[in-house]
Amino acid sequence: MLAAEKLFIARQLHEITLDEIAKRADVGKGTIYLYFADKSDLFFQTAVCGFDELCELVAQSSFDGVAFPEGLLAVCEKISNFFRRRRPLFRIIQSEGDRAMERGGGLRQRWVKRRKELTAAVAAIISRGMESGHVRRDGTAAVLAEYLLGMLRTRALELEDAPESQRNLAFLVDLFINGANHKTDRKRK
Amino acid sequence: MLAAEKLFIARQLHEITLDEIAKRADVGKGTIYLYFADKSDLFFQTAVCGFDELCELVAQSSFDGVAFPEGLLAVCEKISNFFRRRRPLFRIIQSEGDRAMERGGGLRQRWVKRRKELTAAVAAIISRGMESGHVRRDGTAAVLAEYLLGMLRTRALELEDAPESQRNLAFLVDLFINGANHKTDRKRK
Amino acid sequence: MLAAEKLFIARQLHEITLDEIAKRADVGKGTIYLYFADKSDLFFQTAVCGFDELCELVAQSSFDGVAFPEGLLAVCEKISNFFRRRRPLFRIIQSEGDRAMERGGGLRQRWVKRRKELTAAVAAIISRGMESGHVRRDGTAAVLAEYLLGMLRTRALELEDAPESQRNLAFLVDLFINGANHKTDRKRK
Amino acid sequence: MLAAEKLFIARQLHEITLDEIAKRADVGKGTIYLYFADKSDLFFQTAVCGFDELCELVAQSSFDGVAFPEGLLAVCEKISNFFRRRRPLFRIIQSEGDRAMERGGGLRQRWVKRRKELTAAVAAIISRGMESGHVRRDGTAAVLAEYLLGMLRTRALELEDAPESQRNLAFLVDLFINGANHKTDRKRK
DNA sequence: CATGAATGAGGATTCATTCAT
DNA sequence: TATGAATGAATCCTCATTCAT
Repeated sequence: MLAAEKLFIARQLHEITLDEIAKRADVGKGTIYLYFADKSDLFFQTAVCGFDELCELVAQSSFDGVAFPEGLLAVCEKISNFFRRRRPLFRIIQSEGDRAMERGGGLRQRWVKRRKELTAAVAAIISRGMESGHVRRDGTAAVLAEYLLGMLRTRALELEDAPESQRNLAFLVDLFINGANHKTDRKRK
Repeated sequence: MLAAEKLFIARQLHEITLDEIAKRADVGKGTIYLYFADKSDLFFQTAVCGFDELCELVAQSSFDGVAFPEGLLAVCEKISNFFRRRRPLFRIIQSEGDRAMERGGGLRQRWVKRRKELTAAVAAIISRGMESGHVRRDGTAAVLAEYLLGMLRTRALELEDAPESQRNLAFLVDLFINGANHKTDRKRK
Repeated sequence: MLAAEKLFIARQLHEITLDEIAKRADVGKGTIYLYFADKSDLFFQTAVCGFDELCELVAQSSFDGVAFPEGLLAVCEKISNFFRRRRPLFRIIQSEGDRAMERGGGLRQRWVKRRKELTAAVAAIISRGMESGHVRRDGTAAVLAEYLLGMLRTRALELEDAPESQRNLAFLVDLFINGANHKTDRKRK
Repeated sequence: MLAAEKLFIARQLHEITLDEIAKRADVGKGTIYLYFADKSDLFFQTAVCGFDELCELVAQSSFDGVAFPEGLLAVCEKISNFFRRRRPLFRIIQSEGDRAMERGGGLRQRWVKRRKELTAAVAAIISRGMESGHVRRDGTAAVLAEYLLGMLRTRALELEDAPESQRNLAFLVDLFINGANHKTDRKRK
């Protein structure tokens, strides 16, 4: 799976041959079929497995006794780090994602579940913010969480090459919380 | 190109055969090669062409004499509509995007250029907002534009199935401008 | 199909590669797939097609005004000649026959139908023999036909290498009609 | 070998994997290679071995003091029973038979030898019939034996599904001996 | 002796591309 | 200019066979 993941960095699923994966993983081609039903299964196992890891990471986080903005920043950092470490994985998840999934049986379940769990974990933080009066209530926590994840995604993929100063995670969180509007009392970073 | 775009709706580039495209377009397979260098070229012509359209749309927009938030909402609406009408196109752009591009010669140039133009068009609006004192200045307009586009993307793809009330575009723009924080004087929608 | 049939002479269906067939037929491998759904289809088309030919041959035969033994000999000669000319075909029919057929859709129908037609054609001759009082009536014409075909088969395959005197078709027919018992008044051939 | 033989019931040699055979035999796959040179060897050992059994059975039979027709019927019964019990074996022998054999070294010898022995055993009975004046002499005993075996084969394979009344073994033997012709003095069954 | 994980040669099938008409 | 039949390179997957344990 590691070998596969590495190859996914540069190319789409369908551009990668099993011969390559086998060579990279330094195993025989047949060996792969001992552990994965087919090429597609290898891919989804890899992807879902990575997702599981992230979900656990986020879900495990305990933000008790931490102020809302700090908690949010902390979770964003976790996600962001994970994105950085396993960017290739998310490239695929992104591009093959839902579609290829369509026929996937049990894996699809797990995938969709994980996707929801991730959103839920972030939404939970946001909910706490709502309760503590930090967060506006005219939108559901889930939708806010999606937008935040969308911004993290943008940062990871679109701003890949931007100078660090512009990729600043704290800025992203601040933007999410305070918005793009001008405030006279904004604290400069 | 229209035929190709339609087929892109449901499947990845590599899942679509030229036979299908030819049949759908009601031309001979050979004919395609009279107008496109190869399959990849057909795809990128299609994608870039769609992008061009969107860029022009956004660039042409004149927001003189319109307040910043309204202007922003207006441009978001344009983009959003375009997304809706040509969602399949963006699916591919998204998934095949940069990668397949890598060897593309002149097309790649045009693609990256258009991508920048779109960001620039949105960034221009935001810049005007900065000048008029509506927008914070501790981030570049380009980065803010990317985040906004990221949110629009999230709305188009992730919130595809969410109830209209939660996909509300005005809410998205308001969130972008005012942030997720609680304000006592927020106007409820 | 001719190329395929020739290759079938020496080997089983699964021992023959499409590369070989293509090379023999002097066409590209892909071309085969323009006319046959898959390897199995190629095989059955070939087989059924050959069978059709034989059936027509037998069915067309008119034996009006011919005495029963002569008629029977005539039809056996037809079948036998066909066997000789297209022995390879019957090798396959024999060995792959029913089994591989199991999933075959429409072809299977046609196959079984032809098989029955062949038996029926022979059974018809035998029935006429029953009517004319030449043939015993304590067995169905169909069963007698099967046994006769079985003998022809034995002659074609098992006695392949036997000296002509022993493969004599007239002897086979005589054996079928008069049996192996000793008759004082048997006419020697 | 028993496990292998059972699997041969439903499928061709090449459709059966060693994994299956090993699983069915409840031994490790490697173990098979301790006792058989390769897959082909396993098959032929199985087939030849079965054949040996049948040959012995037939050869051992002593028909001294038994009238010719009764003796013939008895041996046919033996063969027929063996066919019934080990039909799968004969399916393979039939279909893979001579061909796959071609490269087989010592096994081929044994196979051909056994084939001849079987024919010889039947031919012996027929020879005795010739001597006792029961059987016509215008054909070799061997050829008559082949035809009789061919009829048994037809009965076993083609008339597999026919109603018992039509598969009647006594009828087969009577047909072989007396032929299909009408006799006024035929005893009805 | 027994095992079964690992192997990789081999084969069916697909599909972008060409080119004679 | 338009066509689509023909092509064969490319790739997934199977399975007989080996060999370290």
